[in-house]
Amino acid sequence: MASLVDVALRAGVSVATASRTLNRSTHPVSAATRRRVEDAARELGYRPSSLAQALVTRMNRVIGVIVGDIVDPYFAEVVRAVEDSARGAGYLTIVCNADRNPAQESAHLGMLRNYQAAGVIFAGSGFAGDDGGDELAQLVAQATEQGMHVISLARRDLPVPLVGYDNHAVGRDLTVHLISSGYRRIAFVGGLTGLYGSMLRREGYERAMAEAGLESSATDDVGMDHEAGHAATVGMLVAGQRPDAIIGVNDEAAIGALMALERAGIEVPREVAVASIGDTPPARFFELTTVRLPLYETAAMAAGTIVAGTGASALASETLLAHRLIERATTARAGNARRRARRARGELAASD
Amino acid sequence: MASLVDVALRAGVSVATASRTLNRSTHPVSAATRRRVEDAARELGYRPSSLAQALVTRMNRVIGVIVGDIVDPYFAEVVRAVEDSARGAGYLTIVCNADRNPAQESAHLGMLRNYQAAGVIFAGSGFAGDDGGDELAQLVAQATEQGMHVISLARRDLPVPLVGYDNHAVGRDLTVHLISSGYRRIAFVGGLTGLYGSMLRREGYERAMAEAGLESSATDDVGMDHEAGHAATVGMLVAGQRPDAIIGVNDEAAIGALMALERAGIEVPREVAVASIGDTPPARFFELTTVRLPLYETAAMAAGTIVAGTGASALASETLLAHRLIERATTARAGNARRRARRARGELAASD
DNA sequence: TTGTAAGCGTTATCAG
DNA sequence: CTGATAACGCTTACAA
Repeated sequence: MASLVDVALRAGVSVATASRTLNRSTHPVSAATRRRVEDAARELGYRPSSLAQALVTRMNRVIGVIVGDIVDPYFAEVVRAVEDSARGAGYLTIVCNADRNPAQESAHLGMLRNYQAAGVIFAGSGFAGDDGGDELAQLVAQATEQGMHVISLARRDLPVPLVGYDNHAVGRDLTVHLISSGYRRIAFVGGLTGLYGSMLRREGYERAMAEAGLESSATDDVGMDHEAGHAATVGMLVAGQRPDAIIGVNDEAAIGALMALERAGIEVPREVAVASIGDTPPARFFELTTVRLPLYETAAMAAGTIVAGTGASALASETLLAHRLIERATTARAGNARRRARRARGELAASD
Repeated sequence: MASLVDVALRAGVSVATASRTLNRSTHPVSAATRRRVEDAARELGYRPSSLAQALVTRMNRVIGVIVGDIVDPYFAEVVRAVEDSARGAGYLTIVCNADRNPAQESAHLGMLRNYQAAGVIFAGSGFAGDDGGDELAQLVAQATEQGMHVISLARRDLPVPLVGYDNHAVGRDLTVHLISSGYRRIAFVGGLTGLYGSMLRREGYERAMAEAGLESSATDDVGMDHEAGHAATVGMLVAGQRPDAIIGVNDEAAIGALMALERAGIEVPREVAVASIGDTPPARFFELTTVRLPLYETAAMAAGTIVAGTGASALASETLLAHRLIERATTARAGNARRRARRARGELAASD
């Protein structure tokens, strides 16, 4: 591998000049020298060592993103957003699966710190009072002191700015919408006790129900996946409870509910409506009424401040971006039935 | 940030000794010294600089994985596998979205090379004779010479070993299975002309059809997503063609077909069966009969050889892992109907 | 068992 | 405009 000295040698200049030429440095370089150096670099197939650059400049153009599981479309979206922003600025994106385990997160943060990553983004919400949370918080504080920009996309017990959205309002808005659409026996399925995001969504739901004088019915702490929504729904059906609408804590739980309903021969939305939170790609194809979360936007914003070098300091302790309700076929409303029929005839794209 | 010299100073030893102590070096170190160094390191909160280590040892414990789009569950699964293997060996995983664009891939490979990544894994199949493919192949060759282990998970015009599966056999086996189940008018939906994986699957399908004396019906070059499968299916229906089974080029296309059928009021599998290729998580929840691809296994194997340091040299030019047919509810077979009913009653988990 | 010193490939400071 | 040279933080012969 040709190094800078090789280039300098071949061009007949000093390494300093070679360096100045090859970076778009402000330092002046004569046109003739510039050419010679650039030619030499090309001929030698010179590749600058990002390692050496990072070592000497004490800043590594790398962003770490710590997710629960990249296979979860929620996190995949976040990583995509981060990588898009990173790539645009010449940064690389390191992805870490922590499976919501603070010890794993600590381990990852440690490695990222060893690499002097420019920033680290925590994508998932943690468990309240989880084991290892204190150690993590301490590590984060150290990393921050050291100059690393660390940002969280979800509410956590961490001394870092948050770029996210209001989970409580999300749950509440969706519930209020269903109520105003005429639903009364609204159930909430899926969730994990202690997981901030999950808890807040449910609390928002309960708040809206209480304000409307309706009784809440949440099957909590069953999980965040299809299975969870499926099991919770089957449980209600077996117990003889028949809600007129079901809210899934996320798209996956709602899809689980949808499948359970379908398998039981219950028509959606005529007999039971279903709504979800997330609007990940699958939601579109299940035609789920859902709350679109500003996932991409929050992640891109977090990554943006990191590559801008302003990082956490440019951020308020909390930046909340807006969510938006999207009405689709799984809740009844004038027009839906007709829309479905037209789509089946191919007159509308599936996204309409 | 405390460096090794700080630790050495505080422990009253040389940096060499400090280094030897803190790495699990084979070099002998007295117990007393060891303690002193370890204490000093702990007290100072010493973090080894991975950058410096990589620079001097000329090897960076980092694996790059270049995917089409991390949001695609197919690629998410690959990245998860790579990261699992990497993490287990103390490696970091860099993910790059290239959107199947060779120029993007080249750019990413360049950055990874600058970082002296231990290895790079190409996850997606490329387009045959794509622009920029030559340049990419050249870059790959250089990277390999330089000692970087680069491996592909899909058939490509690249001078690297392949760890994958047999797409042609996948398409053929699935088709043969459907034929032997009694289906005759089998259509193939979704795909992209020139995309190796896509083409091979379709060719496998066509081969099986031809061997059975049946007529093929593929709507090619429409895409690999839900929309593609949906549009192709709607197209057939509108044209008055009614297959008795539909194969999706991947899970997403099959799900698109499924939705189109459902929206048209056509019952699956009674009127039209659906099968797919992939077995990504969504496939399970749509109860798709599918071919499970050894995605995780191939990616883990590729990553494994990289962290083992043997890399490409330990690999045959082609390593093909086995796929497996999984029968679910979207194709008719004795037992399926009854199974659905039992599941709805909650007697079976959704995964059964 | 420990220390010395020569790099690894850059950038940046300070003279020319 | 160009050139020495000292870092950056670490590993590793080679000595002691």
